Amino acid sequence: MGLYRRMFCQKIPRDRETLTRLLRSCARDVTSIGVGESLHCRILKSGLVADLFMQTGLLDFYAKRGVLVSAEKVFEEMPDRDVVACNAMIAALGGHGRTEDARKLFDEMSLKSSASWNTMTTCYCKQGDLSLARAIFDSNPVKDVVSWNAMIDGYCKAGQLGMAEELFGRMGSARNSVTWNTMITGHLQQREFGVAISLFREMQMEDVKPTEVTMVSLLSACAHLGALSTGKWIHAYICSHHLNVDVVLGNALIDFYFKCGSIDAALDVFHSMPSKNVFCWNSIISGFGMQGYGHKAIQAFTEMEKQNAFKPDGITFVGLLSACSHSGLVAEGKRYFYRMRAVYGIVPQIEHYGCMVDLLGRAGLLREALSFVEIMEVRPNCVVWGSLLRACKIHNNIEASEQVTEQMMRLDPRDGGNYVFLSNAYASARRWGDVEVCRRVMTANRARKVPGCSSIEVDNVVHEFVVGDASHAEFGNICSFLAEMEVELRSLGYRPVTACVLHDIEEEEKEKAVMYHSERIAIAFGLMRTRSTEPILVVKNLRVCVDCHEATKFMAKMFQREIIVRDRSRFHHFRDGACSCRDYW
DNA sequence: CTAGGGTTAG
Repeated sequence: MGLYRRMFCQKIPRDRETLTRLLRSCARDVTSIGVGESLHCRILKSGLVADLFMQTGLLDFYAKRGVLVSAEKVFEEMPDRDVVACNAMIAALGGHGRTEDARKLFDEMSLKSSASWNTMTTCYCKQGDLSLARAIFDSNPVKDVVSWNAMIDGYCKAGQLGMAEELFGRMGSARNSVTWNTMITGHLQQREFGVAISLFREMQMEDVKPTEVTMVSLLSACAHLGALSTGKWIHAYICSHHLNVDVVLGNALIDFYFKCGSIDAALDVFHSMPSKNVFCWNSIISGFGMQGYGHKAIQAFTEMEKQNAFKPDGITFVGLLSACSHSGLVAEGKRYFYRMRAVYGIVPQIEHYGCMVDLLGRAGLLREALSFVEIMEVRPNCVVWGSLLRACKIHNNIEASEQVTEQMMRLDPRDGGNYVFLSNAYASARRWGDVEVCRRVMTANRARKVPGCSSIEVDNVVHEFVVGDASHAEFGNICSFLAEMEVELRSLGYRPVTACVLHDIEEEEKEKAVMYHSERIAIAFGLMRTRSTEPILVVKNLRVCVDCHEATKFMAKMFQREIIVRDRSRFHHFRDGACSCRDYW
């Protein structure tokens, strides 16, 4: 596109063929709306008679850039409309939710190509009408691999993986890389990250070559799982097979390395990228933030501004503000919150308010956090109330806790996390009667708490431990190891933090042997099964509790291992008896 | 002309 743009600036091309090619490249380039429009003007002014190809090029350009009115105008003024032009128009209408108009045009076509049927299938899929999509798919007399892939993707996006799998199975050897990528992404969207990775292994066994798209999905799966060595293997594969690291793949690599705690590797990828976009900068900013490097996040933001290449967006500020929050940078956070609207014209969304409430609350400014909730232009949600509840807890302000919890229960009475939190607040105040009431209300409302779950990758296999689940083959050994370890931890000075004994009130009934929180089991498993000097990386779906946080510090000291825990909100790097979060989390 | 990819507050 760059080349075309330069050509265009230097000299106005006159011939039809060049103009058409320019238009086509504009259709592919998201930033080219202006270039394409002026091309159209030149064509009109030059008196050149547009042929079918040029008209279709114009139509497609406007369709892809979202200017449906112009696309329709071009289409209406076309004296002859071939199949390609009609297909482009159908796709444009479908992309704007005008499925009925698309269908009308489709039905009027006397001659339909495979692409016509496929486009129509996709229109219905986008609208979420899977049965109509399936009807078109079934009556398509010229089914090709695109037809199957379009239908499979429709099922995946609708969350109907069973239907997708059924078609996938029937395709047999007709599956191409897009088919596999679609299924991998489908499982990713259902958060079945392990399945996504095993599908890739199957794909390799069937000798289908993975593409850049495959790698992006796999890296995302590895990032979620904290599967560092699997992801590193994928990175090596990308390099050895000379896959093209474009902005999307580069960003996937950056995000993957950050989410696995490998900051330097993430930065290496970032600096090696010839071109970046706002996604990459956002990943860097939020990456630093979740590692607890607030100042580096600010530095990255400043650098982004200085280079003046990309305008920060709402997501940039979510990263920046949460970075300030994790590092306790109150003044900076406030400053950026106000600048975001004043300087960048970005209207704060609930996420931004959430960051601010969290920032103020955690820094001990409960009153200010409360007033922030009052001035918010949007209704607070569970996350905002949750941050506030945490702030109340820090201040041991039970009355405020009760009020906030009441608000939360009103929003979602089935969310067990709220009850656990309030119950803990009561427990720390030794108000056992209220703890009991809390438990009864929770049972009465049939609320469920999301069970704690931690995973660790050992020898390229991700092991998952859910609290209270003893089904892992090594479970017995891990528990005896933990019990032995506890004696030594105590001799080093570890004392269990009893205030969060009721962290899992549901778990109380269970055997004492399965009372360990999942992260402790995962860390113990890592200590047992790995002998290297590599750090241990554990990923947890909830926040770590104070007791596990304390215990892990002592474990890191005792075994002289770096233990990295990525919890729901940030990273903890435990080294030699201390944590990188400096107990601020 | 038609199928598959990335960042987001607790």
